[in-house]
Amino acid sequence: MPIERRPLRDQIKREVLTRLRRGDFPAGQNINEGQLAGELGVSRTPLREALIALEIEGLIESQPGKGFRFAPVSPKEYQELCPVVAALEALALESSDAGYLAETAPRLLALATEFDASVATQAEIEQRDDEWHELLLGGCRNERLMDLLTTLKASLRRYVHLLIDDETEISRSASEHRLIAESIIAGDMAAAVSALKANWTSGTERMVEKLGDAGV
Amino acid sequence: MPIERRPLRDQIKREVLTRLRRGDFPAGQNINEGQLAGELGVSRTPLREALIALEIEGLIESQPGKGFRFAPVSPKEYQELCPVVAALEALALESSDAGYLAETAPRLLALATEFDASVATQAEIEQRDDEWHELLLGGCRNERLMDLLTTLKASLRRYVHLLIDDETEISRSASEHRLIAESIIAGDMAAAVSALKANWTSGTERMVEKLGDAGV
DNA sequence: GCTGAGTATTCTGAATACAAAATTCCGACG
DNA sequence: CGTCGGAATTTTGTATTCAGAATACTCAGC
Repeated sequence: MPIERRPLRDQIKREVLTRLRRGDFPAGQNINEGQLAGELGVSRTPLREALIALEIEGLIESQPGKGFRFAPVSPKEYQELCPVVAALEALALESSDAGYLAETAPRLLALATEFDASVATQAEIEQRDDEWHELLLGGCRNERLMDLLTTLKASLRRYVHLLIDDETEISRSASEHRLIAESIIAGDMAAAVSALKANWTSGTERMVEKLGDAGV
Repeated sequence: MPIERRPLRDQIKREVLTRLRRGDFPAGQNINEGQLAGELGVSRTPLREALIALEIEGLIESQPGKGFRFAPVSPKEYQELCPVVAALEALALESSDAGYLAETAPRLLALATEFDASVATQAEIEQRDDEWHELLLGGCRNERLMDLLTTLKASLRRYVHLLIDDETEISRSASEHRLIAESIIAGDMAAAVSALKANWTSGTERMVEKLGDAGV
């Protein structure tokens, strides 16, 4: 039994990520290293290492002399990130194992339909959407690509919860998912890929509006 | 005049990157923090911060308790990275400013033609190729995308120099560049995008062969 | 009451210190 | 001659310390 031994910086990074996802840290808030290190029960050294890793991944920013802060949200970032994720998920789908897709598509369709009907909390909705995309792309064997997608989506997640408070967004997303699944079942990969891209780009205008309203 | 003040970790990262590009560090070699810190005249703390940043970017690996090592090269990584870069450069080209492209295409064509004729050292060839792609995508205003491409290409660069020792590779690359430029001039962006993708994928099989030969 | 200089405090960035784990060295034993 | 065990050494991972920059505070002066 290989006992898991992970460096402290990794555990810290994971913990900060989960807290970020929980919404514990307001976007744009600057980070007091001493305080946060104290809360986590570690010294500043591994905490800073974790923060630097998160900075490279785009979730944290730093200014020389001023320290770190959680990256603020902006329409610009969302607009930049969405097409990148869309392109990479499209690539992942294109390079997926055909057998896996054939096998999985029916479940994807079922999940999308069921999702449409169910009423759930915001957190559940986010999780369901994540799981659906995870299942969709589970046949992609390009590890580097999947890792990249994971980190990019972590940046996007901060925006998604701004978007899906709307009932219409949920049903729109569900119908887009159905379209993707149906295209795969029909064997039309080109249609599936473009439907997937549409799924990522469809929310952009509304998001930009909302962020504009929020005065961010 | 804003005086530039960069954190030590950034300068270290830059220095390690240039040394990597020069080929000072054999791929797979593990890193002695104390020794490297001494060479650079800094303490281990900012050096480790730089190494962690490079690890996230994929140029360095780490094993718990064993420290860092420069990421080894492998056919797998090359095969995984190439389509990702291809997809992202394609996206960058698609989302480029049309005016910029119209203005730049003739120069791109000229450079590609001239490149074909010139004989140069390996380093020059690499640099020319980089500059050509940089010019091609200079009209893309998606900063996040361009940053991502920069880091991914840094990982790829370690492979390129294995590939371009061959005379035929050079002329093939030049003709691919010409095709891209000509497609843009003709206004056929779809053709330009697919030619760009071809430019990135064309070397894959040969690379895999060579890496296999090298016994890596 | 506001402003602004000057001081005190806090915080970051970097160096150093330390404990634990990994590696190397070396000799005994088969 | 190889190899196994164990001490000696190196190296990593984390904590602590320190210097300097940034921020907050105080209190004249207007």
